[in-house]
Amino acid sequence: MTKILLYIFNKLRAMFGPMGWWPGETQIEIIIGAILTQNTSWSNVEKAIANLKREDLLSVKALRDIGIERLSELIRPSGYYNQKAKKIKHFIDFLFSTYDGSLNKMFETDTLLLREDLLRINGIGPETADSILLYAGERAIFVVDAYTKRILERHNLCSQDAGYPEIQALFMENLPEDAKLFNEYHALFVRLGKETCKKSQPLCKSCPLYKMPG
DNA sequence: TGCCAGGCCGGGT
DNA sequence: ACCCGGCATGGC
Repeated sequence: MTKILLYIFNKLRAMFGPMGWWPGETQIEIIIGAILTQNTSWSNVEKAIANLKREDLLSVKALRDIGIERLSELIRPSGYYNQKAKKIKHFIDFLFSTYDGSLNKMFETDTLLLREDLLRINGIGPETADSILLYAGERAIFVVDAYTKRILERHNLCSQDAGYPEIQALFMENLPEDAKLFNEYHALFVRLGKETCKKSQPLCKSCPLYKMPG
């Protein structure tokens, strides 16, 4: 399995080049982006992020002090805006109650312990927690998303009913523990999923993974 | 026009 | 332990 996973990575890397992800300039921006993109296209998230940036709200303190009504209005373009405003507040509450509002302190915590803590926050599930750990914290945690599952499924690398932990283990037990590698790998999956492995369009020859060894 | 997008929660079986 | 409805905007 290690061999095929590395084959896929090299193939995608050769096709798309280095991704240099995540589109976010600061840790807090990445974290907010991870929440806002839940079941939502990134283009909508960008509008919401732009609103927050324009109002100078992309800081831990500003997000603590803003009223939830105004917050939800600003993130409206990202959809589910009432839910997501609560989720952002829940994360900020956690950050202040546990780490005195310091992301640096938060990221000093052992990776797996922090993951458990993040998962206890209402509104943060496995993908969001792992995105925070990988992209904001640069931890070697593999992020599984809808693209990942669809691509694996389409190439018969996982079963239809495979769950999050199973798919995550597939990568983490068969690849070197390397945050940069996991970062690039996931980013390449997103790129592929958007461009040539869309849901509406079944497997085609133009897919770089159309032919695989073994 | 209807369908879909980088999930997650809560209530019901 | 699963299953399902709800949440909501913008792009094609």
